[in-house]
Amino acid sequence: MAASSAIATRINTRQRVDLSAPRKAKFDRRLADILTHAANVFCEKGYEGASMRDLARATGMSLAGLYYYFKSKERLLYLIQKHAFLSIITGLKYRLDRVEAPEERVRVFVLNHLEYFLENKHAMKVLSHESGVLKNSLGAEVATIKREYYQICVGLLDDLKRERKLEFQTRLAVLSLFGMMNWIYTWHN
Amino acid sequence: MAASSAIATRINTRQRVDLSAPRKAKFDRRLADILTHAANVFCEKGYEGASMRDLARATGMSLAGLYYYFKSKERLLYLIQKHAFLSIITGLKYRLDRVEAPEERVRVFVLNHLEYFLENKHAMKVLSHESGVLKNSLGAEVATIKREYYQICVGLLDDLKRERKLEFQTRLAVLSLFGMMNWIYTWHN
DNA sequence: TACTAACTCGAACGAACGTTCGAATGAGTT
DNA sequence: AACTCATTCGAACGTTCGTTCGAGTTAGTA
Repeated sequence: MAASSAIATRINTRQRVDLSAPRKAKFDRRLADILTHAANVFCEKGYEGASMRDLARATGMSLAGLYYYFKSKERLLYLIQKHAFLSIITGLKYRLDRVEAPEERVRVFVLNHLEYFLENKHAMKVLSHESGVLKNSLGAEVATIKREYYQICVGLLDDLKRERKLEFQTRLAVLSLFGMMNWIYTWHN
Repeated sequence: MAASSAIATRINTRQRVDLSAPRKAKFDRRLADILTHAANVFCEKGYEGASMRDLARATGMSLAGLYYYFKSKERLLYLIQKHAFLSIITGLKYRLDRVEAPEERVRVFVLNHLEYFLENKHAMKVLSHESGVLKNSLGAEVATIKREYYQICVGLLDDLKRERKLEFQTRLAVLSLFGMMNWIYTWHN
């Protein structure tokens, strides 16, 4: 037990530890590929409605093979949601870094959100439709990232409010904004 | 086979056929009670995530006992959705019958929708969150009722448009309206 | 009080579920 | 060629799922 090697640790926890860079890159690419296919399946059948055998069929892997990349179905959903949120936030920060004007920055926020939405409809549906499925620490971690995204939006609107000396409840405005943006996918038939 | 009685027919199809009025009323009350409890469970755990054993616990009945009132889990979801939609439409028609002015009629529509929403949050969430789960004839039947509700709204907006000589795309206006109304439950924390 | 039909349930069914395991394969290093 | 570790998979595990069945109980009717 005390002599457990790094690889043993990895096998038990499914945490990569000591792989060479190209190895790790390959692993990550494959995992990202699986996440995309899994998001499609979850989007179509729902998280609870989709079986691991559905995922195996969609990815072309064996049932057991999947478990080399994540240690449970629950953790797979966590990876999908975390990856999607972090992608949106990363893209957003990159774009915000080269825009100064408050109004333009709000525009950038909306544009970034909708663009990601249209390019990743499946993952986005999993984000909104399966929100609240994850419990305990996994759910809490996703909720934290989500809150960060939310807070960025609050900051942008507050900046605009200050510059233009506008009067509105920021919290309400943010909720309305998200409401409008997310209802677009209802129209997408 | 050819001699199968009405009761035999009923047992096989779970269709009530020849009960006296008070009997039938009691059956319907009990069923409505089950639908309410089931809507709560589906709301909390999702349709796929909720088990028949969860429903048995929530209703205080035995697992087998439930099947006296509906013949499958799928049909239970169908009954919930159908019942909810028909309730909204019935209430709406009743109210519309005593209002003439087009603008006031649109107001009545929104009021009726939100009121039902607030009084039946659980059933309403099942309606929106589990929309599209039902397949084939059951799904088609629910979709038809949903379309009727949608068409009533279209008619109301068209009337208003005509009276006020307004210019807007009715279809888009209806979708926006539903979007706004349904996002209220995102705010309800 | 006996009869009948509505109603309820414990116990079980086969199927499908998420997950694991040990063995086989593949690729990179010495 | 021999070795090592990353990667894959067939086959099975125990559990939970939706559903059924036959027997039991309750409540109106004659």
